[in-house]
Amino acid sequence: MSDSTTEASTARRVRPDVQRSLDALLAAASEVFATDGVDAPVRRITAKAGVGAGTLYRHFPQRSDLITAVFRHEVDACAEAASALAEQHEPVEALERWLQRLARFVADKRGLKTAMHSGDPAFESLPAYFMERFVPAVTHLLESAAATGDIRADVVPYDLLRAVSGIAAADDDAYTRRTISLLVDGLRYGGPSAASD
Amino acid sequence: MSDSTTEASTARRVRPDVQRSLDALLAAASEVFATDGVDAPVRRITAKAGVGAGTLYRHFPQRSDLITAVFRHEVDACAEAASALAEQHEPVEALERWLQRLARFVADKRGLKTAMHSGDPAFESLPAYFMERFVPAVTHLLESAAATGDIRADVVPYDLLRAVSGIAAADDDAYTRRTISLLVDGLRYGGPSAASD
Amino acid sequence: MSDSTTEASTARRVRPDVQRSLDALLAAASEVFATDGVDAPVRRITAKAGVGAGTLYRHFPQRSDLITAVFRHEVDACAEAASALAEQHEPVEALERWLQRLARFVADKRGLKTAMHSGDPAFESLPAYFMERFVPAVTHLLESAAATGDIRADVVPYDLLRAVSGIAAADDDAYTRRTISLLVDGLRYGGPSAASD
Amino acid sequence: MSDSTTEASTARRVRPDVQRSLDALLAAASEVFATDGVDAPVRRITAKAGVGAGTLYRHFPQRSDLITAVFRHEVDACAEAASALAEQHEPVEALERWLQRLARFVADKRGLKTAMHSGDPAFESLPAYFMERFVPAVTHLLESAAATGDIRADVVPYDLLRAVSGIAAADDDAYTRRTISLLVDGLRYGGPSAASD
DNA sequence: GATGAATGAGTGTTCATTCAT
DNA sequence: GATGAATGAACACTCATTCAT
Repeated sequence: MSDSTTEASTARRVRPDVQRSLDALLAAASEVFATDGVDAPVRRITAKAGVGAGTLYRHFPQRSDLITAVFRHEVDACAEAASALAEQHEPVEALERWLQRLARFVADKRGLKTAMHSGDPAFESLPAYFMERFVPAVTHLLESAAATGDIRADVVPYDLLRAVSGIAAADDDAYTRRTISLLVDGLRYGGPSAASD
Repeated sequence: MSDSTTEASTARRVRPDVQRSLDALLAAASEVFATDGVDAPVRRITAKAGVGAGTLYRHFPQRSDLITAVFRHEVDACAEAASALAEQHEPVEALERWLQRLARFVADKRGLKTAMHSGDPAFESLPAYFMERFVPAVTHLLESAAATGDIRADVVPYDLLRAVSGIAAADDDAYTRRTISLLVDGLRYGGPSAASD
Repeated sequence: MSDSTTEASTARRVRPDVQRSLDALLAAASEVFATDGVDAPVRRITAKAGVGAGTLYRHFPQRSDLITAVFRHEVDACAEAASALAEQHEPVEALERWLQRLARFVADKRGLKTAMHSGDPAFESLPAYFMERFVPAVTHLLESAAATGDIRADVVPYDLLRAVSGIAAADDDAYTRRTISLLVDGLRYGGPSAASD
Repeated sequence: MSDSTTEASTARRVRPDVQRSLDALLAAASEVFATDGVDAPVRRITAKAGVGAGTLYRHFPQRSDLITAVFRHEVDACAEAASALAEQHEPVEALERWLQRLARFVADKRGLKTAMHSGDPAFESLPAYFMERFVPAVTHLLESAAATGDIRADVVPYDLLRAVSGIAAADDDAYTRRTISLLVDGLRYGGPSAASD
């Protein structure tokens, strides 16, 4: 089968160079945001991405467009990591690793806190997206671990996400790591109501 | 206390207009930092303080000088509030009110988090100053409350400060208030080892 | 007339889609120039024309190429209007209507004044083209009107064109309309030397 | 008498460096606007004025502020030239020289035509200012010339200003000069109602 | 030939910092 | 010491032009 079949199947084919620009921009912005915050100069992002300023503005007319795109992109990556970890590790191990991964995500996004509290409607949808993607991910991990009897079965996924977010926001990697381990230990050995609020 | 007396009596007496400029700048910067973050335009601060830009730079050649001055100034104010509250309220009440006050302080300083993690040596001393001033303050409040038998006696002041900081960093006023109350209730009724790390 | 026939029959026949692009570009540029001036963004023109930017540059490598093409195109349209009006109206009526039409043309081209005085050689030929097309047109209208005895016979076509241009440049539609009427009345009733310079 | 007396007499004394900046900016802008139009890059103006960009924005926050300032400044200069010419020349000579001066002013301001017709309220007051300053100037010149019997006494100043504006807008120096001379000759020898509209 | 994505120089504008007054 | 005008580097953003598709 020829290329055209492939083209036809995806309607308007995304031109490869366009995709390359998008990918490079998202990757560059992700790094720069983590390093210098979301107010970093646009030029630093375009330089790292190897594209011109106009390319950035074509795809992300507003700075908030880029910020939210990066946020969603990384939420997706983190959520997808849950499946990968579930396949590679025993349930509890997968759960703990993913919570550590989540903590890293939250810590990296600390620069967004201010922006998200600015009241800018561009960021309104982000918290919902966070939960929409992570609740199913953690739910699945919890159920798998509970199914083997390794952890209790009454943990509320939302509470767990919030707890990890709070811990990670403390911005002390060692503390975060220790505390999440403690938390998982708690899930493992605690009584049936220990993790509820 | 005695230091300031020495300063006033010897050395170069601080001229009243200079003091006025300093006070106005600290007050203005405090407000502006809370409202617009620590990266707010200098002009906004000088305008609010009613002084020229040159005056600000004379007293605070680096921006970080102003930031740390405001930080220390407000740490001092918060620490001093402990004594005032201790005089006006019963021990436990004073303790809780002060922890709420501390939480407000931490929440207001959220904008500093990024700066403090920038590695800039100008900010290195701030966490130590935080503890240096607050540990004695909270220690005194804890001891008073423990002396009356209203709370347990084995609370580690440092842990309590850190816990409140973490809670306040969640940036949800209602949550913070509720949780601090809960914490104090825990102190009041908990067993002898509950508050330790 | 015969030229266009020759063009069509020999040489490289203009492909229909090419002609469509050219027409669309000229029409779009004409509108945009009138609305936003000759310095309007290229994108606005290509968007209105429904073509890509590359297409514009293929046909008009320099911006001045597009400007002069639009200018000539509209000079042609205005000149051709003279014949049409001559067929539909009595001679003097046709003359006056055409002069009003000419005034509108001049007023619409006001944005070109600056460009034409910029010394850019690309625009050097435009005034000559203006006269080359309009002198015959107005000459014919004047002769028809003079032949019936409705207006004097000694009007210098060039002077009349220049006078109307000057009046129209005043950029006051009502004033222009009034004054052209007055001018035509003058032609109608004036003595044998009134319209000469 | 000391400096302070001088200072006191003019209330808040304009600092010499500020005045220098203002003068340089107005002069530079005037030249640049004449050369490149009112949309010329800000940098060209500041470079010619020898000041930083910030200085321009301090004094003229909006571009229209600079444009109107230049306009008024030059209207003033032209209006003041009337008195100077009246002192140096015979009445009719002064009148003609000033009308030529006015024609140059109008021709130089051709770039403003588009801006003034843009509907921007910033430019609304300019035509009124034009008349407010020039009507008295030309009135005085006309009266002086009429008093000696050199020209007729019934010329409407406003009409004369408008006529010269129209002539100058033709943007052909030789034509303008010739026609203004002709106009003044007309004033000199014409009958009592010839110059009225 | 047509398209429109990419480029990157150019421009307006802000704002930290200096320094003449 | 205080003031605030001036500086100019830095930045966001636009848009003419090129060129891969």
